Amino acid sequence: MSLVDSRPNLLAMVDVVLLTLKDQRLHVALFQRDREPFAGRWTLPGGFVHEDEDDSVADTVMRVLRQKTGIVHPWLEQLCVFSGPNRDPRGWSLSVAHFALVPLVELQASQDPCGSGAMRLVDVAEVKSLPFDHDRIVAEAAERVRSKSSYSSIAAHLLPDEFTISQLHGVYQAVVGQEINMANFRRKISEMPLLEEVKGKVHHEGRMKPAQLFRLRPEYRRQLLVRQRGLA
Amino acid sequence: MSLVDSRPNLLAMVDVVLLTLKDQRLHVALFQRDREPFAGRWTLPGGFVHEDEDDSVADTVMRVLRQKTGIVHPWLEQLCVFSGPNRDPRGWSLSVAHFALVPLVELQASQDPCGSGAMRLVDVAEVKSLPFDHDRIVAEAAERVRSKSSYSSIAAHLLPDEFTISQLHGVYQAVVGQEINMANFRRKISEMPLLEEVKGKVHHEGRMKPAQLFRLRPEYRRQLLVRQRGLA
DNA sequence: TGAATAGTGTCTGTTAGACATTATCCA
DNA sequence: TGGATAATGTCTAACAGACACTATTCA
Repeated sequence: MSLVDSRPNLLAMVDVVLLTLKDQRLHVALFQRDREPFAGRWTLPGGFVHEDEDDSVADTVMRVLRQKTGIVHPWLEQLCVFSGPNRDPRGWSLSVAHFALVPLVELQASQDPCGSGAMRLVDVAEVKSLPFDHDRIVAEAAERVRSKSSYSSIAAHLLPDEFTISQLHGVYQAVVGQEINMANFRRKISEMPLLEEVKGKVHHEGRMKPAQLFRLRPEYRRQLLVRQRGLA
Repeated sequence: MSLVDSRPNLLAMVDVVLLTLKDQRLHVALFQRDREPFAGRWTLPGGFVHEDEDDSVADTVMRVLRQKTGIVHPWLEQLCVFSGPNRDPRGWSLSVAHFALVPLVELQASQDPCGSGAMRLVDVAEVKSLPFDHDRIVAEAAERVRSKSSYSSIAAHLLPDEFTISQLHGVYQAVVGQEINMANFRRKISEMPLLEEVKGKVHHEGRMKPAQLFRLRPEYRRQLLVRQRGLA
């Protein structure tokens, strides 16, 4: 069996479900394709593995994100592999799907500078009829984030570096899709070693009582805090 | 950008961490390689994606397992992708790692009939110095199974179709690696809809009181039961 | 002071874990 | 009958969820 025989025409690629929170709803970033197949249609950002540039599929994803959005350090996780002869009209393909979480402000800030094609944010609940099998990939990613949110600190990466407990509460409610009692959420969050106060800084909005700002403790900025008995 | 330029020499493959329980310890099945690279060395079973035969990477895995062990219907899950220019001396490679769970009896029964090379069962805690990055793949798989066992029914797939609560208890203890109170385990398992009695059948061993045999309810034979608050 | 949000205190039902007890088999 | 395992019952501390309450800001 020669090497060439073993993989004559296989396409190795990555696709990224770039998620953010907008209007208290989980949204996915879609990009307009500038070439065939499906030119002009909105799809997930993705691209082929470049063996000369990339040292791993994670590198491929970072390169794609950098080129299409300018985003450099998102929360990034591998989701799973989608593969088969029919998912891409160009041939048998294998796509390593990832999901990335970024705060909305970062996405808006980095969108224009690069100007590489139009981007759109779509509520994940309203995603449908995307080319390839991107519908399924989005659904899987949303479900993964929802499920991990119920027992880990993952959803905090949808907020900017500094945020109030109320904002974090809102994010969790939005992602898991159900009401969470504020008082109990507050207690559980503060019993965990997850957050630290940003001393002397408060968030002031409208004419209400200002709220203390918090940030993730350094040890959880690149790694999840996983609770045994859940956050919600 | 032509298609050929985008993936000139990429190797797309799968590797399988085939796990079973032996002597109350999690073991992985290793196979002796019959060709270069690393001929004669013990590694995970794996193989290249065959676009003409396989409709997905899951098909590739099933084909590899069937050819090397005769096993047809194991519990099978995708683990994650390992990739890079250096993990395989043949070039830039992308391996979709999977793990499979089978009862020991099934592994022993199906091993000889095919006779395709020697197989060895190694305690996952003692795996070291495997070729490629197979050490890491085994460690990841073991950790995944351990972690999922603490809140799901996954470990039941390490037992034959019919088993006693004691045996299930033993499996869980072995996989999560810590003592689990038998009385509480019994209560939690029976409060779940996971098992059904095999009416009239008991397991008789030694001169002790015989134990009732159970099996997974049909709905959980191909799907996990996930408990909110854990099994252990 | 009233409206709105920030933040705290308390009660209660559920459950995980520890452990005692009973049941059933065979030599 | 005694030894071994199977299976059940009971107590307690911890905790999730519900909700009442206080605090602080600005118009």
